[in-house]
Amino acid sequence: MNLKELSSHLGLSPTTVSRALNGYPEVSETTRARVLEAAKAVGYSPNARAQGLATGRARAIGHVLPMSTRHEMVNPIFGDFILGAGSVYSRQGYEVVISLVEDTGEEAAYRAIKARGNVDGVLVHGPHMDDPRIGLLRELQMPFVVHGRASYVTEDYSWLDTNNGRGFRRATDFLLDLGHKRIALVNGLEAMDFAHRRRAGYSDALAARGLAASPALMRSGEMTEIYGHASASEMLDGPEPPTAFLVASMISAIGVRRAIQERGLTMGRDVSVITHDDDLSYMRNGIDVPIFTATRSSVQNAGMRAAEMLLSLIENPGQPPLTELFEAELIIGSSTGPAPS
Amino acid sequence: MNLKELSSHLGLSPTTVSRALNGYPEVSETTRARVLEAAKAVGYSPNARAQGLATGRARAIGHVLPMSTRHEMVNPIFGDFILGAGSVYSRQGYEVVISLVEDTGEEAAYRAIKARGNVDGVLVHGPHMDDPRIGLLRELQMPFVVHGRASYVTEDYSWLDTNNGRGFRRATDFLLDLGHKRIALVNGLEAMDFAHRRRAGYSDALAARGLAASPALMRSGEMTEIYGHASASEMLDGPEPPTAFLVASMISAIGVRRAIQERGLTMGRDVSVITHDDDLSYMRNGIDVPIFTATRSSVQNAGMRAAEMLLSLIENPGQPPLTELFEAELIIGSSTGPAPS
DNA sequence: CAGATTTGCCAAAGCGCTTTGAATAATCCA
DNA sequence: TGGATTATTCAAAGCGCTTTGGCAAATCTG
Repeated sequence: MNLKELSSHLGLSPTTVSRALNGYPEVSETTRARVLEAAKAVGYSPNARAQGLATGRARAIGHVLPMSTRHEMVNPIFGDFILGAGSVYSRQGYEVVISLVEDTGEEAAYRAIKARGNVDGVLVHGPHMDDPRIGLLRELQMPFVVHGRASYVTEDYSWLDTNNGRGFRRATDFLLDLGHKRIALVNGLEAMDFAHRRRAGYSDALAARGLAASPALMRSGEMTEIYGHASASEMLDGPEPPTAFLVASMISAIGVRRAIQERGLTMGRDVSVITHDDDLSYMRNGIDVPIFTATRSSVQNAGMRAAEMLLSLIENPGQPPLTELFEAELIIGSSTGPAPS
Repeated sequence: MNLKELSSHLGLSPTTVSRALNGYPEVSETTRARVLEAAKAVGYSPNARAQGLATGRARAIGHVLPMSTRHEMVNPIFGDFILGAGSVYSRQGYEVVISLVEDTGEEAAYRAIKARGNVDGVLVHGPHMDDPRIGLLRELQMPFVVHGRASYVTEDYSWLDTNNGRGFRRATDFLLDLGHKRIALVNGLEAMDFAHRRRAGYSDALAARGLAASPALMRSGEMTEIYGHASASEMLDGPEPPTAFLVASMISAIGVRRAIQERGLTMGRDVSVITHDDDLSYMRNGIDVPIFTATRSSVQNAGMRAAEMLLSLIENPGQPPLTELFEAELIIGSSTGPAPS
């Protein structure tokens, strides 16, 4: 059933039916009611392509996932982010289009997205420190919001980020206050901006107490369980094992915990662990009592807020860039304790 | 830059340019080369909406995620599934549209998806035993593939599933062979078809040895870490604690492990654990040596294969339904051992 | 070499919607 | 009551593409 059929069925012109459905005032309330009822009765929904072609608006948001051929994984936080964002989109009648884009030819991919015209804006995931996508999207005049920031990009752009630097600085301070001296950092991929900021927070806290960050106690990699386990195992078996770990994600922290336990050590007594906790729905950090001491920031909330920002940018063009910084709370669990003497 | 502009720029008609770009034979190879080159030079990509409107094809696949208001989570395996499926789609020039659909009014949502016409087919996630979506999509004549099956649906439809029944039966047999008698099942939500089949496999194996499945040793719920921990804690603290657990996912198995360790028990010696392992990219079950004994079936492969099936269905209409059953391999890790005497 | 094919291109219609501009009917005000 | 408003409705154009049906020019036939 299309507009023409519906309108002839009603004995009206397509014009009138279209206006009735879209809430324009140039149609009497009685006909509007009649149209709405008939539309519901026959299950009419406008064809999105035709509507998009006519209005120039797609009512869809693009989420572009960089798919490195090297790293055959999708970020585990993506599911929760999209759940948050999606709940906002669907409330406003938008859909989500996901594009997997190879790192090579990224520029062409974004240009094509613009030209294809099936999204009104894009949400940029996983920004690097000098991310070329930001300049590109600006040039293309495509509304966008970055989840995270790009430290080396000086132009203005819209972003939503967690204060990763401060979070990791506070977490490091907390461990230092407990008397820990050899604190290991099991970081995310340091090509990513968030990981870079976390490392800076960690180093700054150490430096403030006259300690230097030792390369032997720092790792960078994709935040898998295996990676957490391998990194912690290596360091624990090393010459100067750390007494505490600062870990980039719950998933890696579980690997770290496994390494600790395999060695007959007890987490929270022999070795302390603080992790960042994205509050993933399938991996909550305890119910009442947190399992891990953690810097917590809900990625689902981030998704919701980022989506709201992007929709606002789309629906009010010409608006200056929007930015928002979430503070991570430091929650105390049982994975930390005083440094063993 | 649109077709008209490109064609006038080339001194050709839109017809010829369109044909040149789409590989039709009614255009000389010299002009075709000229057109392709110019298109690349100016970065021309056809407008997807207009193309879709003209051809009646959207070149996009819908993935519909049921979003229960009760369960505020997205399935943790979704990310990997979409990664597998997406790699196939993008190779063939398709995009992914994700719709979050509330349980209530699911039928209207699917009808709208059909009417909106922005996808050529849909991939159905998380089928229930008597899933109404299957009949609905058939009726709507919308190509679809179900990831999983719906036991109570008798019509023919396309699906791709893992042999969950056999997998769990074999896993249970393995534990029985090790002398375990009190084997607990920490299952997924039993409204889901896959969980239902797993339970059947488990019960059948017990029954074959003259054992009855005891409700005290069975749990059903969303596969979070917390759920695994809570279920195992309860049962281990119960009057007749199990000596082995059969768990629905790695994530829940990690919770089970935590419960075991909290009680000073050793996994693989005091208590055995077998889990289903979806081979998630961020949560691999060990590198060389598996951590958990597991029934393994890669969800990323499932995504790839399901996508191929769906595209085949779309591109060759009138084809009979396609089905495919993956066998789960049983891999032996160090989380299982003989029943303690 | 005349007629029949084939080759290479184009004009125009159509996909399903929105929106501009115009027309008619209803209502108002002096 | 009659001209001016206002309230409703409609016809037609246009969004950017594909595709049908022609039409010349070039190439084949016998």
